[in-house]
Amino acid sequence: MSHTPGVRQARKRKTRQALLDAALGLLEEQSLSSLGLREVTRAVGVAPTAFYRHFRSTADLGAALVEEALGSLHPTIRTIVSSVGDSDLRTARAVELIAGHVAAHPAHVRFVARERHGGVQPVREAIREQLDLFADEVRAALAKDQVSAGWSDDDLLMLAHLYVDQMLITASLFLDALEASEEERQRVTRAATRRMRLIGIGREHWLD
Amino acid sequence: MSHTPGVRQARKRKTRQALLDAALGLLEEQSLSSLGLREVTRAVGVAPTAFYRHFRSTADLGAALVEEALGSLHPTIRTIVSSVGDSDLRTARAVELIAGHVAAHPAHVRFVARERHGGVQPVREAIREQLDLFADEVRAALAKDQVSAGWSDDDLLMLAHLYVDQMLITASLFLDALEASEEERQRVTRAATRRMRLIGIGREHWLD
DNA sequence: CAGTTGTGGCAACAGTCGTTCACTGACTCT
DNA sequence: AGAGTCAGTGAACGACTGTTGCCACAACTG
Repeated sequence: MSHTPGVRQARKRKTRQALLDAALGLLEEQSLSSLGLREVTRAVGVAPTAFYRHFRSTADLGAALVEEALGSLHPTIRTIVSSVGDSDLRTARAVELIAGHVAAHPAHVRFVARERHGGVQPVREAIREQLDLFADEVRAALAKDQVSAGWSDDDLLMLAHLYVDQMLITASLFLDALEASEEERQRVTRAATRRMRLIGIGREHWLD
Repeated sequence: MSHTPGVRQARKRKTRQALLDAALGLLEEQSLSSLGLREVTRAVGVAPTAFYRHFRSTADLGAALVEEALGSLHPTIRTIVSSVGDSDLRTARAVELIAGHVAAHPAHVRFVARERHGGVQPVREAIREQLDLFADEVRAALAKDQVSAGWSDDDLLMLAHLYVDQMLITASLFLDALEASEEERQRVTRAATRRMRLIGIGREHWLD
């Protein structure tokens, strides 16, 4: 007890995080299915064998990256979806929040967009699970809105998935425009906002 | 002249097509960036060196696959978008056509969905170019529709991209449901149809 | 029928890869 | 303070990779 415990765990978590960060960096120019175990350890500066102390395989590392990229996103989703105000104002804030998240975590966004349909099945499934959770949270929030009065649960979930997919598409567009001019980024913002607005209009007239 | 010419070219095209087919098969369980040159030639049954007679690299092969998967799709796009009749009937036919295409060419669909955001930049760009062409064709068809009277060109292109993205998402959903039950496939059909319908409703009330 | 063209095969190059085993040495518990 | 735990090391394994130069031989040209 006099010995300060946790030094071990702290060091382990540190190199584990270093492996995750290095992998995320390497994945900017390739897919997970071509990411080599040695490649990652070389980038960190540890022996290849050290990798096994943290992950069973690169697919396992991919699953951890999914958790890191999407697991911490639930509060943000709730913020977007439970904001109050005019419909157009809400979509504008949503697009703005997405743009901010892409600017703050570009590698995470790239990873999810790339591996959502990527070549590693367990990772695809992990992403799908997280996105389904997002959709269900969006559905729950939509259900509380007065605009959704009279909607079936099926239709609510349909709209929720439509919104989630649209968030991902928007994020991907912002990612492509990250290194472009400010003008180009404004164009993306306007296009994404109009997309969202059209869906919102369709929502308002769904029960006609 | 007495010699029947073209035997050479025919053989070359044949092995080239065999390489493309083998690659497409191998890409069902991995991404293009991890596809090996030798892996493809081994699957076909030719020497690794023969690969260079047809492609400079696996990225070049990927570009050829984009052409094969999307280049021949333009007539289908035009069929979908220029069909006449009631709005709901048109979306129903569109979803049906997409389902048929996925059933007929599942590997092509998987390839495009996977490599659209994949790790090989030239292939990403080739896919983007083709999809932009699709969007412009859809935009042109939308412009001829009386519902689009008063729309700006910018908004038309926005809607066209929304439709194209929705086609891809729908195709990907059908792909996942390919080996599922008939019941599950019907669920996907209904969900995709309702998505399209909601966008159509948004379109009708866009200028309100 | 000669001469040219070009698809494909063979062998070899220097690397890279994932995985194993026994090992060190700093931290942790009793 | 002594025994035990365990993150990280180093060497070695067999297999695989992209790419090269050279050669064979069938198909085309005149």
